[in-house]
Amino acid sequence: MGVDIGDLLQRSTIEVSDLSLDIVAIDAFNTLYQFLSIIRQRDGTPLKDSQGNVTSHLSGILYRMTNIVEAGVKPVFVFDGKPPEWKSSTIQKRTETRENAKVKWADAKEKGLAEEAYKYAQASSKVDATIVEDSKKLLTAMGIPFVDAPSEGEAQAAYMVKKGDADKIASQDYDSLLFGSPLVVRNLTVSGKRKLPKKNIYLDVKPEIINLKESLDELGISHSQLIDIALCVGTDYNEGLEGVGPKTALKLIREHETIEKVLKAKDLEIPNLEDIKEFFKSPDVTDDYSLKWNKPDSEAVISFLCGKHDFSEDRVTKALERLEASSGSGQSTLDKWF
DNA sequence: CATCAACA
DNA sequence: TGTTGATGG
Repeated sequence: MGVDIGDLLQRSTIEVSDLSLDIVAIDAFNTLYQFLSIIRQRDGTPLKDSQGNVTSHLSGILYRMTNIVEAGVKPVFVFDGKPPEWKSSTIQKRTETRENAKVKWADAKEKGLAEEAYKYAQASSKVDATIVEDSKKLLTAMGIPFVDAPSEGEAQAAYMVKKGDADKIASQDYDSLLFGSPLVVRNLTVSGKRKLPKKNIYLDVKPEIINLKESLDELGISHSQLIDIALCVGTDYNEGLEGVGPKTALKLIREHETIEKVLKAKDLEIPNLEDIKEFFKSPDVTDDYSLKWNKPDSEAVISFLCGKHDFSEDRVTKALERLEASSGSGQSTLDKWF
């Protein structure tokens, strides 16, 4: 998923508290997928309510958002709209991989291969319409705004950062940088202590920030050339050149300056190349949004999570108290929050 | 991912 | 106070 150019970029580790008072545009699809694949029981089954509805994403939103809001972050979720047509083969491929994983999950479970089963269970995760709808409902009740992008969420989020309506984008993908976001935070929604499998070692996964301009300066390339590098490696919209990884791509673009010249020299083609480049540079975005953070509607959260999805009222109430305390009501963050 | 209780 | 393993829904 996304583009594999991370090794080329300048990344620096930060603390969540370094994002205090920042408006962070969260790549909703990316984050929800992360929650769905990670928040699972040991056998790989996601959290579910008594009716069988998946609730892993709701757990993730409630607790993780409470924690980052408590650290002073003002999150806004940005949801995907209609993907561009050149994404259809990638989408189809993902569907196939997912269906495949479901079969392998069942197979591994039957054979008692726990580790394999877990891996394929994770790969079976899907952010479907219900997941999106439930997430929006919970966010609204928690007082956290969201934006519906006309096209790709990361493109909309990048636009919001460039416009000054948000400070940074949170996503595990690097696509936001191709869409021109000056700052991208990774590991914001997956940070914490992670146990290394089979070993007695705990790894501290901390958020890291990528500065687009610094990365470009360090590499000595333009933004357009970074897009060209990504196109060589492969994006959600094209396959990439055979045997070309980030390092080779950088070399090729340094040598030939543009992807057009690379392709000419190698007598290769990338379908829809001009359209895709244009899309990265000026994607379809909207100004039709308003960012307003409200105090949580505790009753709504409780009736939705506890009444409808079997969450423990004790736990939800505790999270709500923390959320309410940090989102205003006498705290020092009051005027910044509203 | 998170919380929680049990323990050193 | 911090680590650990089980559980959450």
